[in-house]
Amino acid sequence: MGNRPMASFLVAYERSATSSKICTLYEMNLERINKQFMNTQIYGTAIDEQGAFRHEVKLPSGDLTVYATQQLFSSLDYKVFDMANNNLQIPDIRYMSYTPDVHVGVGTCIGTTAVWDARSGYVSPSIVGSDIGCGMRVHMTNLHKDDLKDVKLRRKLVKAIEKVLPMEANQRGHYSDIRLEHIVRKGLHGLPKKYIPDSYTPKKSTSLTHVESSKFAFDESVLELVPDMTWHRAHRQLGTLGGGNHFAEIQAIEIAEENRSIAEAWGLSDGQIVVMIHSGSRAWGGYVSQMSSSAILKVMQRHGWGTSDPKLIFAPLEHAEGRHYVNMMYSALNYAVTNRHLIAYAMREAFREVFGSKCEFSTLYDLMHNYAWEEHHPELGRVFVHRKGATRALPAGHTDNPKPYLTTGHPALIPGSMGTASYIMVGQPGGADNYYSICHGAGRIRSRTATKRLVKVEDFEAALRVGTEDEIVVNQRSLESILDESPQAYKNVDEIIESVTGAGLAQVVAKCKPLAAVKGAKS
DNA sequence: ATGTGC
Repeated sequence: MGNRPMASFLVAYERSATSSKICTLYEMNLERINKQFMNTQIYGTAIDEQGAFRHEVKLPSGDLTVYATQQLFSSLDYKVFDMANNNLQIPDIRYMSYTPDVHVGVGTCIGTTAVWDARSGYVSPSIVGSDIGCGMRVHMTNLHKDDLKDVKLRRKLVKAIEKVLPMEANQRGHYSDIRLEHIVRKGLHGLPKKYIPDSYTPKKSTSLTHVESSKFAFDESVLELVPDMTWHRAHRQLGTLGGGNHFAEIQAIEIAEENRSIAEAWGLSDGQIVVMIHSGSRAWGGYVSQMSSSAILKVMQRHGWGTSDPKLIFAPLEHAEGRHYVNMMYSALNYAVTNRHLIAYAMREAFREVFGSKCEFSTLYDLMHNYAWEEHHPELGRVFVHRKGATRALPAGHTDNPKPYLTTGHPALIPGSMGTASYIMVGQPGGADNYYSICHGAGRIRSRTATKRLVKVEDFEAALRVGTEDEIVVNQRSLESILDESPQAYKNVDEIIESVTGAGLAQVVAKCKPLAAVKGAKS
């Protein structure tokens, strides 16, 4: 496949005077390794496949598949290979891969898909990530981008959103009529009816059941161990955005010509205004992650389990602590889905205030990128799939699609960095090789601290076209406070998208260009 | 990411 020449990479530790552990990727002819690299200890090798969009990497602990353009692949931080090598030491791992937006995280890279047998396998809080259930949600309006041409109107909209959507640190949500106990047990089913308004239901789309029925069933007795303080904080935080890369964005979409029929079937049209939300399980998921990780760590120490990275936490699925984590994780998935729903509910209120009560706000989809759960695999049977910063994108016809999306595949929601485009995609049959995982966003290229040191506020302002009629209006008065979220902190999302389309994992249905955004920040 | 952790 593809007409580009095959290339090979050497993943190597160089021994030099200053360092003996620097891993480097060399593009080279494998036959000449020994002659050219006298001071190099071969750590692993990578072979390009599928026209250089897929790389099969052989590491000491096992095999890793990396989906990326050749350029992205060769620019990867060596630490991601070290991290993969540690993760591959967890027993009985069936499969591990990286998406092109991969970058270093705690214990496991963000951008990882890792698979075990669902009965005899392992679960790892490190390969779920600390923001359990974090994900994306998109709502479709009946507004056109021309309706938002006036920068003053975009400002008015952002002001209206600020009034109804808590986004400053420590700011509390205002849902005292919602019982948190019902939310973590039943997800959206735990919400009072008033929060599921009829007008959410799109006229065209057949049903919202894919989202509204989201419910992660688990052994609810684990909830008894959660301390009062966590219940209290998590309740106050319901419907709040959170900080970091979380956002709610108003975007205008452009339909990809080759997928126009899918776009129309989903209710998307050229120039349409959509609202994209990125948030997670807030303090509830944070508590689950922290408490489970320390409980499992104790078990690991007792049994002498572990890899070279002490921060890589894992336990057998059948072990009591492993099961406990899975149960608690599902409560956090319920929290996260409901949290995004309530953020959308508030956004809808703001839109109705500015554009009137006829403003539609139907749900396109809600999709997580930090979780682990059971899936069916045609050859392996029941498997336990972890996705940390990876999005599941099912193709047309896959029976795990929610009914309304069975014939098209479901929307896969991929955020870009601030000021750059986001994407609505659909999975392709080629994704089967990767358990249908695709990228989850642009992927960080520099740390928050490094970004604050290197990027100037002026660069961020330019990216947002501040001061022009086309300005992407942001709620934060001080861009300084969210400088670590500037596009210069991230990889180019277009190249990430090119990687997954090139590899045959997914196709673009719509490109979403930002018009306004709200973000949380430290106060 | 997190009412972060010293």
